[in-house]
Amino acid sequence: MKKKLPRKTVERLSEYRRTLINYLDSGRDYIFSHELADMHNNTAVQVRRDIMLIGYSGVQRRGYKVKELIRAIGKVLDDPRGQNVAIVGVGHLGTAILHYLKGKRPALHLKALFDIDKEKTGREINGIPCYPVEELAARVREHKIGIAILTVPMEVARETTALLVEAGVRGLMNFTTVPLDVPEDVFLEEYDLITSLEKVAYFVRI
Amino acid sequence: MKKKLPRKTVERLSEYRRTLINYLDSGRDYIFSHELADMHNNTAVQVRRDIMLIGYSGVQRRGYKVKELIRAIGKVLDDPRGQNVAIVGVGHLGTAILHYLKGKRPALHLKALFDIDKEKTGREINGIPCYPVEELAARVREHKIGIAILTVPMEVARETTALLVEAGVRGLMNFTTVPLDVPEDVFLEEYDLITSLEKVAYFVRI
DNA sequence: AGGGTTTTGTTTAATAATTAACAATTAAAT
DNA sequence: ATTTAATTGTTAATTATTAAACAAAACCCT
Repeated sequence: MKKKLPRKTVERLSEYRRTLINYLDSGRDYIFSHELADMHNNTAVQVRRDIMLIGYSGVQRRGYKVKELIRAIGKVLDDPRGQNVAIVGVGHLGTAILHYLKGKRPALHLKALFDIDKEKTGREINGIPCYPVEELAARVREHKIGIAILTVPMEVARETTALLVEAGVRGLMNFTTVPLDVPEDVFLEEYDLITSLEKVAYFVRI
Repeated sequence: MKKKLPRKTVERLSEYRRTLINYLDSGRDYIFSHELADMHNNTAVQVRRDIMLIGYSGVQRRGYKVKELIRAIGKVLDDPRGQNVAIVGVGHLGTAILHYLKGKRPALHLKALFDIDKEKTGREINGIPCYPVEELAARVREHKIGIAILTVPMEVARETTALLVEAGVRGLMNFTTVPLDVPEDVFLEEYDLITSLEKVAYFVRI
C-alpha cells in the first residue's frame, strides 16, 4: 500500500463513509465539508484535510460528489480482494457483533465462528459456519483468516490469542478484559468496555 | 475536580487498575513500571509518567505498592459518591454489556435498563430493573442517571439521545452506527464496531 | 563504608494530531 | 463583465501525546 494514513484519519474516513452511504438516500449528489463535519461533531477543516490525505478532490462551491467520495474512501480502506474475518467466542457479545456485521461491509468477509459449546458448533449461525475451537488453527488456515474478533471468556483469552497468531492472524480486536501479548507485526486493537465507560465517567465529572 | 488528565492517560489508568487488581492474586506487594508496561504493550516511561500525573509515588528500587496504586487510581477515576448508569436497549449487545459490567466497577452503579419489548420490561434482568422506554425521562431523573449506554436500533438512536440529554444525562456511549448530536457539555464516546474493524483491516494491510 | 546497579521522577525533545490562516477557484448576482 | 460570496486545498501554527534523557534515591555487594 501507499503511505500510511494517520490512525485517527482512518477512523474518521470509516465514519464518513457510513454517513455518506446513508446520505445517498437524501437525493443530493454533493455534500459540503461543513455538512459532513456537523454530522460528526468535528470541523470542516478536519474533514477537508482528511479527504485531501486520500487524494480526492471536490469541486469548489459545490462540495464533494457523494458517490465518488464513497468510492475514494473505499479505495483506501478496502482490500480489493477482501479480507477474511472470524469471531472467536459466540456468547452475547459475539452474537451481537455477528448481527452487527451482517452484510455491512462487503470488503470484510465474515468466514467463521468458533465456540466450545457443542450446541453451537457444527452448524451455521446466521449463515456463517461455527466450528469447535479444536479446529481453530486448521480452519483459520483453510479460510485464510487475517483478522479475528476475540470475544471469549477471559480465562482462555491468552491461549486463544496464541493459537490465532500462530495460525497466521495479523489483526486482532480484543473484547476481553485481559491484556494480550502479540508479536510486533500483529495489529492489536483493545476494545475494553469498562475502560471506555470509566473514561466517560471521568470526563463527565471534570 | 483538579486539573484534567489527558484522555489517553485516563484510558491507560483504567487498564492499569484492572491489571493491578488481578495482580493482587500473585501475592507480590510491589510492581515495577516495566512490568506493568509489558502487560500493556507500552513502555515503562509511559507508565511512570501516567502515575506521576496522578501524584502517586512509588519507592525506588522496589516499584509501586500495588494496593496503594489501585487506591490512587481510584481516587482519580472514581466519584466517591458513585455515578449512575443506564443501558438503553437490551438486545444482544445490551445484554452482553450488562453481564460484562456486573459487579466489575463498584463506583459505577448500573441502575436501570430500558427496552420497548414488553417481554423484557416490568421486571429485573440480572438484578437490574428494566423499564419501558416511555418511562425513560422519569426514570432517568428518579435514579439520577448521569451516564447512558446506547444500544438501541439505529432508527431510534437520535430521538432516544434527545430524550436522554433532555432528562439530564451528561455522558453517552454510542454503540449505534448513527452519528449523534449532543450539546457541548455532554461527553460523547463513539464506539463503532465497524470503524474499529476497518481500522484493524487497514493497518493489517499497510 | 563505598562503588556499582536498578529504578523512580521529571525535564526536555520528538512526533502526531488538530486548528488556524489564507490563497485559489468558481458560482451567483448585478 | 465585474464583483461578491462561498468553498476547497494546502501550508503554517498550535496543542496533545509519546519517547528520550538523565539526575536522584535506594538497594546490594564486597
